[in-house]
Amino acid sequence: MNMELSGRAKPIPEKAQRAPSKDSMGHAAVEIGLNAAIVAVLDNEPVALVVRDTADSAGATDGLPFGPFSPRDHRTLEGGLRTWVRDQTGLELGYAEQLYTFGDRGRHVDPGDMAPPIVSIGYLALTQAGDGRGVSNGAWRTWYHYFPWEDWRRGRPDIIANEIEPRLKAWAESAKPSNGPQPLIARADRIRMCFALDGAAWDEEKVLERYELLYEAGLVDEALRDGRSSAKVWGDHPRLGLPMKFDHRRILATAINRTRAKIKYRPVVFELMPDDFTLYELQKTVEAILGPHLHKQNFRRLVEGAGLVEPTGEMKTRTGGRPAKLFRFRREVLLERPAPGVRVSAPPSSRN
Amino acid sequence: MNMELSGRAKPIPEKAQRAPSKDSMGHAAVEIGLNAAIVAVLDNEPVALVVRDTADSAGATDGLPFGPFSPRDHRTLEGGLRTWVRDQTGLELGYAEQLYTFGDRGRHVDPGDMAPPIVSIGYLALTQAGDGRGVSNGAWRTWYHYFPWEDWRRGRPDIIANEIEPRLKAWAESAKPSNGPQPLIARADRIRMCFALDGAAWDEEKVLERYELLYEAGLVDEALRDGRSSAKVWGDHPRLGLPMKFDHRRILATAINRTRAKIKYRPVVFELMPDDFTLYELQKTVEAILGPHLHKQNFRRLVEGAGLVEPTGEMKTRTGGRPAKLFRFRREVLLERPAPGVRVSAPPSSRN
DNA sequence: CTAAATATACTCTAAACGAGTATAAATGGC
DNA sequence: GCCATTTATACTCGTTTAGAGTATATTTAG
Repeated sequence: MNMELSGRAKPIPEKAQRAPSKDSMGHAAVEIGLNAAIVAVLDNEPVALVVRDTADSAGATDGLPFGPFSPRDHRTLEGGLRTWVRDQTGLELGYAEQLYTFGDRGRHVDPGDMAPPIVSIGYLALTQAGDGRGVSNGAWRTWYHYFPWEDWRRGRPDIIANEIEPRLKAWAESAKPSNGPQPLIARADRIRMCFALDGAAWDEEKVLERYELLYEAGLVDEALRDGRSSAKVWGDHPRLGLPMKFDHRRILATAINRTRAKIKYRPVVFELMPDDFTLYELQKTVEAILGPHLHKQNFRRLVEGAGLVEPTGEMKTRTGGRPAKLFRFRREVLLERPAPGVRVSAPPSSRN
Repeated sequence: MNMELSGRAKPIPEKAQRAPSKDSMGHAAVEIGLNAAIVAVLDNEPVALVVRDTADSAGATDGLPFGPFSPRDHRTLEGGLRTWVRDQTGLELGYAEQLYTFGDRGRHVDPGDMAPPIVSIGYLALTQAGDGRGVSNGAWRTWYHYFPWEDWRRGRPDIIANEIEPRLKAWAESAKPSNGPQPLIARADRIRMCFALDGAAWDEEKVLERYELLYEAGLVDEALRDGRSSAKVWGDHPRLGLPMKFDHRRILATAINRTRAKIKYRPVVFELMPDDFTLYELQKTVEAILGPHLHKQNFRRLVEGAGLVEPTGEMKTRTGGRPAKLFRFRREVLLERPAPGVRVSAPPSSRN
C-alpha cells in the first residue's frame, strides 16, 4: 500500500511546527478526580452505592465514592479508583470499566469547603449487593431517587407530565424569537425525543441526554448551584430528583446509560447475579436495569439459545410455584465470537 | 420508592469517613494530553491525519495532533482539543467524540526530548479529507501503515500467519509452566480470538484488543521503547506496523475500533461523505472502514429502507456505467428513535 | 383438595436477513 | 454504430429470527 497523502503545501505557521510542551511553571497541570458509580440490584431494585459527608450532615448531599488520581501512588487510573473505593466503603471492586472524562469549567462547583477536581473520570462498576462482603460505609440507594423520570416500571412516571414537560416547554419557548444561529436540533425536538412526547417512543438509553437537557434548561439543583439557572425559574416547583455532589449525578447518569446499553450486547448481567440463579431471577435483574417487562417465554428461549447459561443440575424450590432449574453463567461464551448480551424482546401488553 | 438500603453496620475506619482532598502541595496534579485521531476516507482508503516532528526528522516518528489541556485557556476538554488541532494542522474539526482516557504509568515514555503527559485523553474526529479546506501541516496516512494486520480487503493479511501467529504462540508457550494464579482467559485463547486462528471468526471490532495483545507480548516497537520487552525477542523480525509517538498508536487503535463499531449503529458515515453522493460511493466508504465487501443490492435496500438518505434529483454521470442517482443524508433521521447506522449484510463469495 | 403462582415446552406469524436473478443505461474500443 | 463491459437498480425467494400466544407441568398456600 505505502500510500502517502500529503496535505496541501502551504506556508506553515511557525506555531504549527512545534509540538506543544508544558511550560516551565507546569501551569497546565490539573487535579483529576476518580469517581465510581457502583451498581447492583437488590430485591429487584437497581441501586448505586453512595456515601454521605458526615461532617455537614445538615444539608448533606449524596456523592459517589471518589478521590484524586495520584500518579505517585497509583500505577493505573483504575487501580487508583479501586484504592479509593476500598478506603471509603470497604468494598473490593470486581468488574469495572471507564465511562467518560468530564472537564467542563464550572460543572462541579464546590458545594461545601472542598475544592472539586477540575477533571473527573467516571467509572462504572457492577457488583452483587447481597454477597457476604458488605460495605462498611455508604448506602445502596435506588437510581430513581436521583432520576425519578427514568422509572417506567409502573408506566410513564407522573413527574414527566406534571413537572418536566411544562417547564421544559417554557424553556424552549423562551428561546424562540432569537434570530441568531439556530442550533442543529431545535429545543422542542430534543425535548420530544428525550421524554417521549407527542407519540415519540421512550428510549431507555437516553439517560445522560435527558439529564443534560434538564441541566441545560436549569431545572436540576446542580444547575442552580453552578450558577446556570436563576432562582426565579424555580418558584415553588418540587426539585427534579435528588441532587448529588460535584458532577456525580452526571456520572451516575452516564453509568445507568452504559449499563442499560451494554446489558444488551455483552454478558454483563452476570456480574450482578450470584453464581447460581433461576432464569426468572435473571429476567427480573435485567428488567430492574432496563425498566419494562420482558416476554418470559422468549426471554428464556433467547438466553438459553445464545448459550449464555447452563443448568447446574440443582433445582430451586420455594419459589412460590413449580421449582425452577438453577443455572450458572457459561464462561465459555467469552471465548466465542462477540459474546452476546441479553436479547430483549419487547413486552406484550400484559406481563407473563 | 424512597427505599434506603444501608450497608452492614461495622466499625468504620477513621479514614473512610473523610472525603479526600488534595494536599496543600497540590502534588496530585498531573498534566493531561488531548489527542486527536482524525479519520477520513480518501480514494476508498481509510486514513488518519498524522504530524511529524520536523525537528528530529532523522528517526522521526508519526504522531497525532495533540497538546496539553489548560484549564485556564480551555473552557472544555473538547474545546482545547479543537484549538490544538487548529494550531497544528489548520483543520477546523467537525464531528468529534471522546474515546478514552489512558493513564497507565510507563505506557508513553519520552521518545525524544519531550516530557509526555501522564494522562492522555483520546478523541475521534470524522471529517472529509477531500473537502476544499486542506490541512496546512500533517499528512493523511492509511490506517494500515500502523495496523497492517487489520487490512482484510484482499483476504487475510500474510503478516498474521508469517509473523504474528508464530511469535504470539511462542509468547503463550513461554508462560505455560507457571503455576501461579491463572489469568481469567488463557493467552492461547486470547490469541485465537483476536487473530481468528483455528477457524475462529475475524472480528473487525477487536482492533484495540489486538494491539494491546501485541504490546503485552512485547511485539510492537512501543513495548520495546517502554522497556516492556527485551531486544532479544526481536532478532531480525520485521516490525509489526509503524510505531507512533507516546501512546498515540493505542489511541488510533481505539479510534479505528470505535469507528468500526459506531458506523453500524449510528449514522456517522455521513461525516465522511460530501453532501451529495451515490449509493455506491457510500458503500465504498463503509467498506473502507469495515473491511470486507458488502452485498450491493441489499446495501441499497437497507440504506434506503432505513430512511438514511433521500435522492437529490440529480444524477451522477461518468461513473463508468449507467449514471447513478445522487443522494443526500436525511438529517431528519436524527429526530427519529435511535438513529440507525448502516446495516451490513455479510458479503457473498464474489462481490457484486 | 383447590386456587394461585410459577416453570417450561411448543406453535404460529410477520418481518428481517442473506443471497440470487433480471434488466436498464451508460462508457470505451473498434 | 456495434458490442463488450461496467455500473445501477428492481425484484424474487428461501431461511432465520423476533414477537406473541397456547398449553401443560409442578409447586405452595390455605
